[in-house]
Amino acid sequence: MAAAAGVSITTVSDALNGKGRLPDATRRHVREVANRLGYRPSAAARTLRTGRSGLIGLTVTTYGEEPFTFTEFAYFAEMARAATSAALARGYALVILPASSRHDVWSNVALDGTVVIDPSDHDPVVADLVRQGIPVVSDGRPAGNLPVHAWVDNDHEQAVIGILDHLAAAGARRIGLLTGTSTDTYTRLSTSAYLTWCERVGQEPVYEAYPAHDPCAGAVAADRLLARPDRPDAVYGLFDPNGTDLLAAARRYGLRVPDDLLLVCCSERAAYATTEPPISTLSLKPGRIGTAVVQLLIDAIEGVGPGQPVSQVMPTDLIVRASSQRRPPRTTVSPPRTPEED
Amino acid sequence: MAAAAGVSITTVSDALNGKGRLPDATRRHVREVANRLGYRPSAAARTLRTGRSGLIGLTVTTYGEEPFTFTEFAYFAEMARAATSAALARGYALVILPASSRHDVWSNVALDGTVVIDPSDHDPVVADLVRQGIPVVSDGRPAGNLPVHAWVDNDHEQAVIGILDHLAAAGARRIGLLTGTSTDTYTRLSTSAYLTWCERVGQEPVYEAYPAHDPCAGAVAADRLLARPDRPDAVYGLFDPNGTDLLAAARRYGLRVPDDLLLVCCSERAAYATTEPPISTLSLKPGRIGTAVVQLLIDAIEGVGPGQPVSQVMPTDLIVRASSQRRPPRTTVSPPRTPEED
DNA sequence: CCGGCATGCAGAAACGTCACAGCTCATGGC
DNA sequence: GCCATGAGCTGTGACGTTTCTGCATGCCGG
Repeated sequence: MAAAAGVSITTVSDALNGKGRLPDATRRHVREVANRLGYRPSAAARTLRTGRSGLIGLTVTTYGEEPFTFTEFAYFAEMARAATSAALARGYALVILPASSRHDVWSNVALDGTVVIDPSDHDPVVADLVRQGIPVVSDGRPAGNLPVHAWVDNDHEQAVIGILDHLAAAGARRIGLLTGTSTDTYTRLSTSAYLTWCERVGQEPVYEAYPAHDPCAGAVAADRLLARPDRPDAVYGLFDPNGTDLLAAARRYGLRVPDDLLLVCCSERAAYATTEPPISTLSLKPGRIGTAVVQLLIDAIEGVGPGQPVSQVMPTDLIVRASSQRRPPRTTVSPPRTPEED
Repeated sequence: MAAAAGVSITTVSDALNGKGRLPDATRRHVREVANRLGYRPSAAARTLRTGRSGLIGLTVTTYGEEPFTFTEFAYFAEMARAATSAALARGYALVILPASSRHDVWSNVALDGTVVIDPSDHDPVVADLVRQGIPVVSDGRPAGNLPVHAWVDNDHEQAVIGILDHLAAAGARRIGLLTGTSTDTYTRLSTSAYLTWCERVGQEPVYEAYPAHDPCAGAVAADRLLARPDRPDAVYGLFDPNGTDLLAAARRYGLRVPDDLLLVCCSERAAYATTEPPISTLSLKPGRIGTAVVQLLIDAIEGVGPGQPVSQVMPTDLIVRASSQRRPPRTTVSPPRTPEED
């Protein structure tokens, strides 16, 4: 390449990177020759030399053997889309690397930093990354004392309080909760916010907990909740499938939604807009989270922003549909496919 | 590192890679020291030296400004999941790189090969990659004469014929088609298969075409199709949203599904299982495609398999639901969340 | 005519790895 | 006693960049 253009290697590098003291004529000439030869600087060599790969990891902590947790797939898909978008906009590419993947894959790719979704208590991979000085930003408060560089999470307490207030305003007298048995932060914060709210308004808590990763336990728990003697007249489900679970359980008990039972669940599923009746959902706005996480990560990589760990709490969106309104505002036919705005 | 273990650089390399002539004692010693120091061989240096990065690209040809096409999102999500899985199983990591992304991102990452989803006629990026000798495998027959190393696609003709036969068997007398105006292979093959079938059985073709990337045109086209004087009594929609579009249009014209109108559409949406009535869909089995594409790509990278271009045609799956059966087999309550197999 | 100073470029080192050739000892056969 | 053999290790590039230093050259003021 350098020979073809009749200049030195240094000049080629300078011309292509816009550095050094070169007259425009030389720069143009070098670029023109490079173009003609189809020459591309070697990414590997550049990475070796500069210590920057332009790659950031997207790590999913997996429970099963599959690389993605399907329970939160709609969340993950949207989050990954936004993260990819944000990374590309700043000149980085995203590599999907489940925490459970073979060790050799991890050590074979040079990462400038990584995003960790929902890190578990003492994830060995994350700890390893941090020890190597690679910036790590997590989606979700890091459990344990994982020393991540920054994290982004939703304001789960505020979200739960908002929903409970909304249900109470719609006429609910006794609000139940469908929650999980695991000790992750999301479940813990949400449940404790529920209990606090109950205490504040003087309602006896009514809840059922089940192992959230078990795809069948949810339906059983929903059934249990509606079978109780102190059956609630409104339920909030913390997990994505709870909406359909609760709807099915309500049908089995002959309960009409929303007349006999108000329903809200936390989910990104678009399908909840078209169930019978449409179910109100709490959106965690995964797109916003994904973008924020990547911005923080790249800031950390590039050394801009504060040297301190940053934590960013993002609001959620309560999408009110027929299932949580006693007097639904005339059921109009919704226009075909209104693109979801963000 | 070499100094810490009291051996030479070469010995470290050999010990860690299981090469050379070293007694087990030395190997163990080196590994132990490496472990203690938290030493990891530099991926960048290895890539530079060996010419292999262990990275493969997943390229989406985009139409709009966003990195993913939302119209086929369920397809893409599942395909990407399977592809990631397959790549990891063989020690490769996946990088998501929209064809439209900034040029500097493309040149900043060393790819051993790349998967292209639905390459457009003369994609400059793909052509560029091939010219550089990087293996490219495409999901979908490459349009034009893009010189990819291999491709995988569904058997679209067979799929259409299967659906039309199914609808005819269910009692349809005049089957309509909702198709696209673009010239991509999927649309072309499917439409011509429809026309051929019509000719064979002696039915006058009844179809409407619309620009598939326009999120609103579909509803209009569905309406147009059902407003025709020669209104079909069954419709197959080639695109993901057609199911709901057609269902809405049918309601507007007071047509009952499946009694007055049989419906099938091509989609991966799980939501079609719970519409009223549930809509029969043609699944392209994106998981299978993603896996196959990655296997072919890695084979090409590693030089196994034939040196010739390979083309692999995969079967589709017709999921028959109430919308395409005149006599639905008693509407049972489906069990809660049956995990999709495959 | 000479020192100072830009300008335009080239040389060389370094990044960390791997492949190859080679070097130094024992050991053993004859 | 000496060569052949092989085991166990080391030294030396080379991969293709970037970056730092430095060499010419030309121009200017004095």
